[in-house]
Amino acid sequence: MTSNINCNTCIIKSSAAKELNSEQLSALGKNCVQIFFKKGDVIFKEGTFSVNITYLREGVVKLHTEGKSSQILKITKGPGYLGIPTTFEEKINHYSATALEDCNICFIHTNIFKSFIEENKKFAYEIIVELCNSELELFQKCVSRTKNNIYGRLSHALLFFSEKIYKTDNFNLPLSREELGNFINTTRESVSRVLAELDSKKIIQIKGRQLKILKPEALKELSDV
Amino acid sequence: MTSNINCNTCIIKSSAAKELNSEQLSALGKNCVQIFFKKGDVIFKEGTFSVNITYLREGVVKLHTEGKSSQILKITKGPGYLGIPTTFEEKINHYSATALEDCNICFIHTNIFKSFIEENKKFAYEIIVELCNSELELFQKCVSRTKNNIYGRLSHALLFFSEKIYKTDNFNLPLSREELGNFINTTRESVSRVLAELDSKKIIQIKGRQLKILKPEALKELSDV
DNA sequence: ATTAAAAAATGATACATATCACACAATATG
DNA sequence: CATATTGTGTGATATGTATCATTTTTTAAT
Repeated sequence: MTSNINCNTCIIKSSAAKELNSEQLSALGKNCVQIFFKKGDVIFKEGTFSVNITYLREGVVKLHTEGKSSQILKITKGPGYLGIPTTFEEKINHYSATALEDCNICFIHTNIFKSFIEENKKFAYEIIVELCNSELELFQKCVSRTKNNIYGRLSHALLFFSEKIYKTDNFNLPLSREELGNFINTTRESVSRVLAELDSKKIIQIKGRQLKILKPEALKELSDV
Repeated sequence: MTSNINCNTCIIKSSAAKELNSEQLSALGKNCVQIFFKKGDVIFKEGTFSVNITYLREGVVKLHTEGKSSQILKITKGPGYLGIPTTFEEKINHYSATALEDCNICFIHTNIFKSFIEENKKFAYEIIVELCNSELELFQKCVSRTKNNIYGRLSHALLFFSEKIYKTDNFNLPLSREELGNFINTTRESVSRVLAELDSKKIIQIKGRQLKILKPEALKELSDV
């Protein structure tokens, strides 16, 4: 399902788009379509040519590499941009994006995005802020991925879903055991085992993908070394 | 050793600074000092308050976390910016920087840097390009750090030094065994062992820090899975 | 030079985690 | 509904790498 949109009246603008004047917003609306993706849908694929900046209005998306040793690089909840780095200068997507929950995504022509950067200082400024934050986040992730053991990494991931994505301690995991493994760099078997152990210790309660976090403090302790 | 500089005549400007007009370059010169760092000197330290954007004119720098499980996040050769993400919005350095070779570094007031972004679209544009590239690089690193084994990661690191930093296959390693371990996420013992084995297989020749790469193809093969 | 201190090499062992194998459950497909 | 397909749990085993212990080499200090 795709629909044209009116960016002037949009209430989930990015910090950058908030800096655009009404004329620019109209131009944006003409160079932008909103597309709905169902949970599980592929949004864009590693290796393909990219001509749009994608703005995740609402929903949850994973950015990941393909292949047998597929790796989940980032899971992000809207609103926010997906993969500016990939689209901006180079034109090939360096990773894939898949919807983990139903999503509404705006596809913005790279050209108009670039023209805003060149026309509007404040817009550019906000994009820079966004990129800086996202790079710092990546550094964090890079560090935590390698200095925690599986218990720590999995605990961290569960807290991430609970606190950052679903904002509740009782939710359905958006990933299979195998995908969880790809997210925290381990195998599906190890994920199963650790989940089972956390369950038996009454730190969590897990049944299939249904997760209830009983002792968030215990997870917190496991996850920070 | 610190000296004022004339940015108008500087010949190792960043792509961004190339977009500045002569008036802006004069302003830059007044808000900027160049400082020389000897090999081993600390440039800035994790946790400290940062008020400058740092531009590495020449030399080699490592960005790293502190503490017993210190981790080297990135090794970079000038010219190029160091740690814009840290300095830009937030004001606390998220990691430390140390010179691996003698360096000349410009310390630029964050304020003038920001004002250029707001005054000069092309400057902002180039900074965005820079940030995008650096984020993509980080993604790469994140992936390769976790899907290669120690042989692969070390081979990759050796090729990195040879190809990207020193541009020769015969050079002195800028890192101790322990630091190499921090760079590729392993222990000093494992680094020793793998270096010894690569040496015994005549893929490299290592004596102390003196490294000669005999079979770069063999390293290449080991490093890409 | 002589000694002290730090860095590196190397062997033995321990341990976390991957891999393999299979049973079982859940979900899709005709 | 039966059957295939995919996902999951769990035990047994293998393996890479960390850790510990000791020796050797290199570097720095007196």
